[in-house]
Amino acid sequence: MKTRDKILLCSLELFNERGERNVTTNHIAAHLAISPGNLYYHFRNKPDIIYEIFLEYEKLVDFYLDIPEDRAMTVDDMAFYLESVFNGLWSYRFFHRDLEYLLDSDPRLRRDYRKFTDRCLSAISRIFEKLAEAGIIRHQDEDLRAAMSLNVWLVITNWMAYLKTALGGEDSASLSLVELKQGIYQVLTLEIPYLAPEYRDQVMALREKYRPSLPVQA
Amino acid sequence: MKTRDKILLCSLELFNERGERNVTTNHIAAHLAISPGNLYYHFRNKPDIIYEIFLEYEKLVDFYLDIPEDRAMTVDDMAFYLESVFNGLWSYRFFHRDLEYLLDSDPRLRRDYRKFTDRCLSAISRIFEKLAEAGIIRHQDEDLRAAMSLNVWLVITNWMAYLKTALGGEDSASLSLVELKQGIYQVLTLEIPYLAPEYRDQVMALREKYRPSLPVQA
DNA sequence: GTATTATTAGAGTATATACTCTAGGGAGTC
DNA sequence: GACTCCCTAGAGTATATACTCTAATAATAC
Repeated sequence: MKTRDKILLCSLELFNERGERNVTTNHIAAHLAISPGNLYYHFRNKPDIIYEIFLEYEKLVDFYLDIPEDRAMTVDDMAFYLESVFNGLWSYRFFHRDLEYLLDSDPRLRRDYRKFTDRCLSAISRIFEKLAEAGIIRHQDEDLRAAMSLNVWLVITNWMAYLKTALGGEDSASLSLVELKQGIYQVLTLEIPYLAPEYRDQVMALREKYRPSLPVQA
Repeated sequence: MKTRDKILLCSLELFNERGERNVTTNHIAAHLAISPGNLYYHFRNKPDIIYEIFLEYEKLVDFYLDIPEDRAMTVDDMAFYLESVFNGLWSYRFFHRDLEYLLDSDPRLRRDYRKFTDRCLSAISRIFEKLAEAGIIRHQDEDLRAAMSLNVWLVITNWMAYLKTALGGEDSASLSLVELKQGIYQVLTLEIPYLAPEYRDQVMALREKYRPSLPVQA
């Protein structure tokens, strides 16, 4: 594996584990047993590393949120989208943690991230639309669908922070993918009142699979 | 005004404006035209300052979320709670921005914040319960109410971050209380499907007051 | 007034952080 | 061997950051 790729991989790992703020370029170099000079040969600065990681994240999510238009949507499709999005969120979980600072540090990233958000919101909205077309949820006008999509986005992107701050032991490190996916339970909660009766049981069963084992609220 | 209070006030202002990460103790001292030594006479360290600010925040929110049990709830009450919560969010907006790092830096804060979250969730749930008792929304079982409350919390606490990242110009500084309160629109969106028919128009009118002037989605 | 305490100034420090600079090694080509 | 190009080491640097220490001043008590 090329040094450049190793740097990206190692950075992502350390960022996810400790948070971007707590990981210096010297840490990354030390962890890879390469010199700082070597790291800076491959990347101009820290925001550059982060930007490249974002591009990977973006690519991943865009790939999974590419909604096929040639067939009707199923509940399984929806489950797949949710699983994919939360997997992505997990793999790049450092990103949303320090998002504001990261965007302030890199205008490119700010610009790209804004477009990325817009694409995600459109995709969510389109999923709702297709779920309605398939008769899985009731049809809603565009205004409401946009507001609902935004709420879905807010729940998804904030679920990790909630877990890390409100749950667990003394440190925020102990967090598993399983716990993260309980966010799917929360997202599906948003859909409940809109479910078509004939699909209600199926979606509720799907939701049940992600129910938090411990009560969410003390 | 006592120096100690001036430090707290100035810190809060600077934190809100620039983010905690970008504000050093030296900045605070310089901004107040006092010496670093003076600042450290009043506070042991930076987390101490932040902790005290949190205590104020906590007190404010607890005060507004004290649900009176001696009378039925009205739509106006709900509007008041929403306004209050978003005002609090605005006044201490730095807090949720760097939350994870702050909690990692101070075990006291982590412990207290967790309890704070629990109280907020309970209050939200209680509000839903009382809204149902008053016939404003339909009654839901406890499970669903808890999940809904959590979603409300997630939307509220993430709305600011969304605005700062997805909206506006090159910097994230340009953000107004008016824009922030459009989060109320999003929260009320969550309630729509549960509204009792006889109150639907009233709540929808309230919601309309907070509709974003620019389209939320590009 | 004097003793005591609370407050303040301001220089200073240890450490960290992002990043630079120079020198050179290794592989391929002629 | 000499030249070139890509890569790497590692010492070094400018700056920032949180925080300390000492001494002096203001406030208060007696």
